[in-house]
Formats: sequence, C-alpha cells, structure tokens
Amino acid sequence: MTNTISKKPSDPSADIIFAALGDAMRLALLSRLNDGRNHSISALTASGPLTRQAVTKHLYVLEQAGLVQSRRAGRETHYALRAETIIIAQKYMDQVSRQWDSALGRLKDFVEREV
Amino acid sequence: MTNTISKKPSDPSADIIFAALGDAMRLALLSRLNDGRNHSISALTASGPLTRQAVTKHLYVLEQAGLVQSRRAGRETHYALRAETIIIAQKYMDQVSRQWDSALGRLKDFVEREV
DNA sequence: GTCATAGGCAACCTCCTGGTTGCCTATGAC
DNA sequence: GTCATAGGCAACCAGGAGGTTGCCTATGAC
Repeated sequence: MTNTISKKPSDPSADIIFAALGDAMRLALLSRLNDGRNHSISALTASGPLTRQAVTKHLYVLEQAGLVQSRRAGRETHYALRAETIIIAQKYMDQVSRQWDSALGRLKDFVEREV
Repeated sequence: MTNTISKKPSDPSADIIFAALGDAMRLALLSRLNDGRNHSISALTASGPLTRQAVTKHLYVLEQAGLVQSRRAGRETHYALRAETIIIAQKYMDQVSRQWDSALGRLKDFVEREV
C-alpha cells in the first residue's frame, strides 16, 4: 500500500486527505456542502456551533486537502465540494480493501493454524 | 452524509477511523501489516525510524479505530490487520462518492450558469 | 539461575490543533 | 455617504498529538 493516492505531485497525499476527514466538525461541513451548492462562510457558520474563524480554519484544512474549492464573489467566499478528490480517495480505499481482502485469506489460514 | 459508518454502537465513528489513517507513520505501519501476517512490536520497530514506544502508541491508535487487532503471545504482542474495519470504511467511501457524484452534476449546472 | 529480549507504564518535551477574541478592510444595501 | 455585512489576519489559550527517555516486570534461551 503506497502513500500516494494520485499521480499528480501537487495532489495531497493519502494521510493529508484522511487527516482532513478525521474531524467530526469537518465531516459535518462536508455534509452541509453535499447538496451540490455553493455556500458562504457566514451561511456555514450560521447553523453551526462554531465561530466564523473556526469554520474558516476547517475550510482551509479541507481546501488544502483538495476536498473543497473556494471562489471569491464580492465580499463573500463561496465553498463547494471538490468531488474529484473524494473519488480519488474512494478508489484508493477500493484498492486497499482489495489488497486487504487477499491478505485476510492468508491471515485466516495463519490464525487457524495457531488455534 | 452521516458520521456513522457502522450500525454497531461500539464501532468507532468515521472521524475516528479517518483520523487514525491521517498519519503517514500509521499508514506505513498498516502497509507493513498488509502481508497478512502477525507482527510483533519489536519487528515493526526494527525497520522503522521510531522508538518502540512511539510504534506502540501508533498501534494503540489503530487498534482503538478498529483497524488492527492485538494478541499477546508469551512476551510478545502480535498485531494483525482487522480488515473488517477497512472494508466498512471502504463502503462508507463508496456511499459518499455516490452521493457526491450526484451532487457534482448539480454543481456543474450551477457553475455553468455562473459563467 | 542468569542473561537477553520484549513490552508496559509514566513522565517529559515540543509542536500542533481547535477554538476564541479583537481589529481591520472590502463589499453590498440603502 | 452611511451603515451593515462578510471575511482576512493575527494573537492568545488550553489541550492533545507525536516522540523520547527511564524504569520496571515478564518471558524465553541457554
């Protein structure tokens, strides 16, 4: 299992993407963005428990991981999902799961031999 | 998108699993364990840059996330992959990817309308 | 029984994360 | 032009993460 999800050198590595997903608040933000629409920071802040600064920090982490993209529109910054990265991560998990599926067979043999 | 990967209340949540995967060293350890065999802490430490304590800490995080399982054998503790959890995480990603695929179509419409 | 090996426990340190507050500028509504 | 809104920047704080070191016990080899 390699640490590289994508072949683009500028793409974030697997651990960066998983670390970005490894926070309940960021998962909640991604869930909000999952309606396919753009959202401003204020809109994302309005219905949540955090301050605008905290939301901005989380969005920055998600953007660095390539999971969202932002666009300035006047005084507002709009955020939207960048589904390409989650698809890349999903393919990565598929590959890992297949590798581990075959490993699981060997492990079962090993465990049964130990019993 | 829900934060619950599995229906078992004792199963770790999505953010816990992703956080466990969100470290390059833990990914490297999982890669080492990916051969389907058991490994002791000393064996995992021997070829890596970290002390035995650091490796033990990482293995603890992976075990809390349900990604590995440990078994004491004499003076050694053996670790092996717990492929069930990675398969659960993989299905989660599949579901998320499908949700975001449909969202992507709507987002494209939105972006094209803005251009 | 002795020695080497394996690992658990705890304390320590540095750095980072997560969140808030204050202040400022830019933009939009009127 | 004025006021409200939106957001960027920086500093601060508490707690946690990641790693090391020291010490101890348990187990295995001989």
